[in-house]
Amino acid sequence: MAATIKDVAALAQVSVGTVSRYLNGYEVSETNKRKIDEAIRRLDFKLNPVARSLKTSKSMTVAVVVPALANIFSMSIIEGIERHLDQYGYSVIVCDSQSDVQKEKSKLQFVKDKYVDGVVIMPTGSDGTHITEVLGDELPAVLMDRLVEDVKLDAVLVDNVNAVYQAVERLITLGHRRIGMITGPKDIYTAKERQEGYRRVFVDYNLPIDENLIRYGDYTEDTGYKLMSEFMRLDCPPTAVFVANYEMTIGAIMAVNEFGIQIPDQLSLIGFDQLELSKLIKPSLSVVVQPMAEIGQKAAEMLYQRMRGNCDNFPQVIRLKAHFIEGQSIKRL
Amino acid sequence: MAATIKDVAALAQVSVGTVSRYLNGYEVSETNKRKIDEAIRRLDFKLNPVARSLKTSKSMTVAVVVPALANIFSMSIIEGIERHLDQYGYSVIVCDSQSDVQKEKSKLQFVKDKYVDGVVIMPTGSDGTHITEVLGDELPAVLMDRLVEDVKLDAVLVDNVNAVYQAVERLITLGHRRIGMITGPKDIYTAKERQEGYRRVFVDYNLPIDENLIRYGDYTEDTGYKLMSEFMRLDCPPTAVFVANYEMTIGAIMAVNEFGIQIPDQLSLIGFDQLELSKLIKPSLSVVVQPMAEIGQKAAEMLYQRMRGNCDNFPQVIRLKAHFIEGQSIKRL
DNA sequence: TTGTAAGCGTTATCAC
DNA sequence: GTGATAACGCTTACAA
Repeated sequence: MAATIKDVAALAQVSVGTVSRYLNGYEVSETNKRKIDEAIRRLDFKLNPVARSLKTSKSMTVAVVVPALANIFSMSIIEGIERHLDQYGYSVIVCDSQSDVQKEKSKLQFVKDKYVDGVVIMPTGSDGTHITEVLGDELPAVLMDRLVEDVKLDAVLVDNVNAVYQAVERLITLGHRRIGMITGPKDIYTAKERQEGYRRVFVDYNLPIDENLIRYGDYTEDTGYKLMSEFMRLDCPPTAVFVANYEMTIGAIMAVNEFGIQIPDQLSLIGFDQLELSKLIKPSLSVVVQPMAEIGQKAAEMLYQRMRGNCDNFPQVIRLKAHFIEGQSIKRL
Repeated sequence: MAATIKDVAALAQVSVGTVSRYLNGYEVSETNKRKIDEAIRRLDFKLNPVARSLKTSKSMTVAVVVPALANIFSMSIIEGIERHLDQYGYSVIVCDSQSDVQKEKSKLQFVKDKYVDGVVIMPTGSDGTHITEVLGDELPAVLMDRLVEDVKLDAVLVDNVNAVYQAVERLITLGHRRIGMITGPKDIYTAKERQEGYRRVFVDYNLPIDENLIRYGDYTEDTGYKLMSEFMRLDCPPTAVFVANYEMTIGAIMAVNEFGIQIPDQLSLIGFDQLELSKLIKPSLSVVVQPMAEIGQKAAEMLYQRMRGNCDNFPQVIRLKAHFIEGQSIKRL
């Protein structure tokens, strides 16, 4: 069996209280320090975090709940979180809500019941009452990527509006007017924001918006493919298309390839989220990229502050910049 | 404060023992069942897993340690693991070893000290003494993707040899002889296996192996780019190139694009691991794809069996098939 | 079946 | 500073 604090105390000939205090950084006499150190070494003693948790009600564990684990966006963020929290001794539990609000709720309940010290959520769905309902306001939590209704929590977001604005504006200055947009579900925050960026350019430039050129997908490769195909089949197809997330960008490119459309000669295209794509595809794709690692890092830092009891200006919303990177997939009309 | 089992016992007017037994599935009289259920409901009682862990020495948590979190391979596997273990009530802690053996060791120590019930490792480096050293043989562990020396553990692997064999053989039947290979570090298991597949074809077909056409990268995009560029600059460049992992495939494609090489007219190319690529790139890339989700699922299942104490034919090695998917990136010479 | 009580390995509150 | 000791919330003999 593993050695306990009692064994250490016995071997060092001090009380368990003294050992515990030493372990927790309180003052202990030099002599005892030495004796305890020696005993710990000889017994290869490791403090039992479970027992500690029982007393302190701190598990040194946080949970990250995302709509899907197997995509670059989630994982880059999780990597950022893990890396940041590692230094403080926290471990990170990952939960896949599978874009299902019910599942999200049960996962949240699950980790709460497991006594995690905090949770960071990339919420699925538009409404977040179930989040507050489960988490209460005891358990520190921070939202990322998306805001949801009826939730008062810290959040780390990306300035989608401006990033998209920039990209679409560029198309306009290149002379495009029929600009298609493949965006996400109407009830998802980021989709709304990205659409807002698109619309704002048109308004600012005094151009009419053709609602027929705004198509709503569900952020999957399939709908990206489908909606891009729809555009291609239009009597008067758009001269440029902006796709509002990564998976749909993939689908859209597949459609473009299948239709044999030449980019950028027959169609200007702007994608989302993966710089890699820009380098892989010929001609290089223009993309809006989000600072994924930074999202994770900021969310982790925020959560850490809250877990330490720092309640300064709650709820706080951090907005990170996304960037438009121009490749050779767009051209002047 | 949250209700405890004592509160439930008091309200239901039974002993804590009875409540505990009921909670753990032992027989309890119908009357008491009802009374306890009622009390649990009224108090919104949740069993405290920390206290339970302290008694049972089971944390219902497993750790997954990978060389990098933010890549498709790791993520897909982790998703598979999380999904599979979820049904049994386990949560999954993720750890990034950053391809650093020291870090891997300390992460392993960290999760062991946290009393996880099991760990699945995608080991970094070629030697695994530090793994056994830290884990001992108490803590169930399963390896995945790679085998390492001096470690006797269950493992879930992919049949790299045959998958690569198939791909390279196809090139040979198409008439190629000067087939370049961009492979991984000499000390990494999968790289060795993939190279073995390549060599075996040549041997089986009685063809000479040109060592100059086998280049060793380190599984990063950068070396994929660099090594492919080297091939392009050769006086007599290969007519076909096989790239042995995903990141290097990306790099290789970037180099090809940059050199303006026409695929497959000037060069036949086979990549690795991402079916997506095959659909995205024009002409569609031929690839060897691994069953990632299945790796995770199998690893999880194995670990679960071990955690339950099932020690049948330990150590067990499961080998999954990878598949060669032919696209339009290779042509008859 | 049920109640009682002794832990599990810590931390924290006392007196000293 | 230090030692004794009572929790923390649960599981599990043991007895009844």
